Amino acid sequence: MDSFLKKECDLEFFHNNGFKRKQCTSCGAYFWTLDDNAKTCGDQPCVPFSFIGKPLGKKPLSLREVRESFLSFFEKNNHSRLNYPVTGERCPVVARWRSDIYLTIASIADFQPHITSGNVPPPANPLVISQPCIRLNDLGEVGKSGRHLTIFEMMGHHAFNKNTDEIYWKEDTVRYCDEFFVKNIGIPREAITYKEQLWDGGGNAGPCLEVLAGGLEIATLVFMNMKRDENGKFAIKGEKYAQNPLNIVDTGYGLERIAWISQGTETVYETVSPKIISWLNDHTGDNSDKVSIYSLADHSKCLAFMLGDGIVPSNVKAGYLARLIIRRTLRFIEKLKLDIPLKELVNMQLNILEKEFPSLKEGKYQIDEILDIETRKFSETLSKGEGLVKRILKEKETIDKKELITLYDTYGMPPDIVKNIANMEGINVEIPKNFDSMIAELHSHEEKEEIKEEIRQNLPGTIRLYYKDHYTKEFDAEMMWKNNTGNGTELIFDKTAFYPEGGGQLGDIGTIFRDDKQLSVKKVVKEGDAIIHIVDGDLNVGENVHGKIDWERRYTLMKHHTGTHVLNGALRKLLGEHIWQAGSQLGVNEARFDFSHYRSISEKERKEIENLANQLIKQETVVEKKIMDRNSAERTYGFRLYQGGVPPGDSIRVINIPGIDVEACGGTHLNNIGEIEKLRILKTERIQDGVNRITFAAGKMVDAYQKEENELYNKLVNILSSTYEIKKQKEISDQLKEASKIFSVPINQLEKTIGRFLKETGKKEKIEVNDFKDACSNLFKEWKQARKDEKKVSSDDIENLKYQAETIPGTSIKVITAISKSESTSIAGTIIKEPGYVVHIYDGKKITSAASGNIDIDLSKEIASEIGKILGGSGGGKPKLTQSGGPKKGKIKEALDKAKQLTIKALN
RNA sequence: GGGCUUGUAGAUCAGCUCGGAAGAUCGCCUCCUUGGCAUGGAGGAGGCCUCGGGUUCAAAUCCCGACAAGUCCA
Repeated sequence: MDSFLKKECDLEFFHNNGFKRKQCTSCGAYFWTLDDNAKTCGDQPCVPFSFIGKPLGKKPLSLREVRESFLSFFEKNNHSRLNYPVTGERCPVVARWRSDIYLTIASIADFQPHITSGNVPPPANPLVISQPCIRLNDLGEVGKSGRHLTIFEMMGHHAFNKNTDEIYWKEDTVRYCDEFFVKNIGIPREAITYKEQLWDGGGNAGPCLEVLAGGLEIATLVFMNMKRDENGKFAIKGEKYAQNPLNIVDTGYGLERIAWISQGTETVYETVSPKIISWLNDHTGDNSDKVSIYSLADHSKCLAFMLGDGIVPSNVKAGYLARLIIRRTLRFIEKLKLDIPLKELVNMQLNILEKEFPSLKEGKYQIDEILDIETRKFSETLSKGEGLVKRILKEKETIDKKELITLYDTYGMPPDIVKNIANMEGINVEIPKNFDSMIAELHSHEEKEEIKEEIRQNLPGTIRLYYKDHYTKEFDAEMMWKNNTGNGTELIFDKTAFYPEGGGQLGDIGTIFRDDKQLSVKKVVKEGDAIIHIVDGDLNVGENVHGKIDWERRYTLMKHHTGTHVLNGALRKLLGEHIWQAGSQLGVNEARFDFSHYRSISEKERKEIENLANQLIKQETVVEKKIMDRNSAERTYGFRLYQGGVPPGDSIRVINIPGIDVEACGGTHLNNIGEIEKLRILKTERIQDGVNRITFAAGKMVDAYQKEENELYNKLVNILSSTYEIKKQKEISDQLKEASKIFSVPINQLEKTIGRFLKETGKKEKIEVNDFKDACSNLFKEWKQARKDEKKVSSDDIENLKYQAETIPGTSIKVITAISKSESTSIAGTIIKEPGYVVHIYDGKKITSAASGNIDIDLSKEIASEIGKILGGSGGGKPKLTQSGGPKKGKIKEALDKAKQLTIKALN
């Protein structure tokens, strides 16, 4: 490895400028320096910071000055500054184009995976950017170490070389770096050390040089030329790597660190957020708690970016990370006893950042609302948790490791808060030192296996007619390939209009004609470039066929698909820019659209969304479908395009509904949104915290649902008509929803429930009610009353029963056997409050047997099950209160007689 | 994406292990105590035990499913 690095890092630049290669006496790494006496590599922890109070560089620089200096330096040296007008000239901190990471962790992340893999040309070459990044790996160090940040800007100049020196490679990279630091920033060359390292990350690897000054790493120059490959010959950290098709110059310059080194402040935080820190110092009661102050300065900026770039807090994915930071921030506010809502703090950051990152503040209204909601939620969680902790303490007087873990993992109570609560109760709780690793251990065996689908090679590619014209209904084609399986035959043609399953859209079905033969297409799937039709029947390769898709079905699917795009646009207009597709499923009967939003959709909002979507449809906007190269598509429309994930390849299909929505989408779409006709929201639900789902229908399917709903309504009205005279018919769908609320059952259970309630209420005189909803609420009230009446025991009944009582000869105990109308357990329970009674009462469902407290008898042992058996069942209970029953209702008299006999026998 | 947890009175929860009259505390209402308030005392109202289905003579309790909520991790 050393020899590999020695060869890779042996640069003319070093030799020409008098640099010497040395080995660090502390860590053993090799480094290049001008200092003949240097012994250590110049990195932490081998050397301490030397620039605190003694800044390096010409003069103190602000973040903005460093950024501008860097970008313009490389611009002068023929690099292009990236420009994404829609997204505010940058990629967001949430890595929406990546499936493997949630946050943008480095400038190169913007170009992974498709550009770094060589599949897509870079937007410019070479280029220079400054990318805001978020890293939460060292969250625990933030505020403490003086140098760790969750949010920082990584400045990078990147060159993507097909051949090593196509653009530039190591020599020029180091030369640029040297010139920038020495001439522009003014760090003396003697103060700069280049340390040799091996870099790996994101499936790539290569040699790298860490650039160090004053004990601080201020840049990393990575020469990414390898990629992970099982058959590769380079082994790094147990993984094998092979040559990458591209040689990529991946540099990362720490904007904040460079500014810090030029200012020499106590910590990096004073350089990054001087205003916030001085404000915090002025407003806290305890400005000795530097860690909290620094953390707040950092976290509030992190939140400004996270929320400004549209992350919605949630319990999963990137949203969870946002919530994590929000809760940490709230706790620091609490710790410093600051009398300020979290949103005010974040607003201060938004105002500071507004000039350089104007897009962040655009969602201010939503950010405020999100932070208020999150603040409330956290305090609810904590106060619930507090109650829980107090209850545990009351019972056990201590909290052990296991409970500490449960409290955190299940109820979200951080252990130190638990400790504080216990302290207030005068109880000490030990937090295990390895608490974090205990939690990690708990979750360690949750790895799931990834199922990789084998793709068959050498399948003939299929021309996709459905992309040429989304309205292609019939076509002629030639059979290219077939494969008989147990479940139908797989066919591939030279071209097809059948759309395969994918992108949330169902595949087409239809018919293949060959002379007089007709084969029905059951399923269509995509495998590589091939479109496979699964049919019942058989054909031969080389035959010419005619295909016809089930157009009516497909047309509905297209309405649903274009409908989701319109809906997406409507949601964004009404709720805000944080709305982002989180998945979708298009069916024939209905379509689902999942999206990020921090609240559930209210009834009022549902109507507004539906109305707006329908208004948009009436505008009859033409849908633009075009294939664009990726870079110009991104530049024109921004990352909004990637609602349904990022398609591979250098050209993408863009579905643009001007003024409403634009997405990269591989599905089939209408030519004009007017063809949707109408859209109706059937259901809104919250499928996760932070994610909502709308189920809707479009076009003819709306009528189908309307019809179904009307039928249900009429059926229910008919059922109710035995007791209720409904005067008015109001909006049916609202009425059904109200009814579903009244009975707390889903709409499809209403028929059953209303039937049951009517039956259990018993017949009443016919009542006139205003509308359906009133009939339901009246029925519910009546039913409640009936239930109560059933349990109510009238004193007359009791007296009657006592009157019937027989005294058991030789004792003063009275025994009662009877059949009653009201609930037997209530009656029996009432009678035995008085001493001297044994009762057996049947109420139509069961026999309750009970004995007064002063009588020495155990009914549960033999009597209850004995009389239950007579009825074909069994019985049991507590010694002095039992229930028995069974299906043979005709034998009640026999059972009661037996009960009396057994009671008398038992008491003699 | 995965794990864990919870749905019982207006609120906070017990009961569920091991099936057999639905409970506590606060809050609410009425009356008593007091000049009034705080307090104290007596009584009362308020539960489809989230919703389906299954097992059983019997389900808040056991099993399956749905819906809702909380929380942790990647």
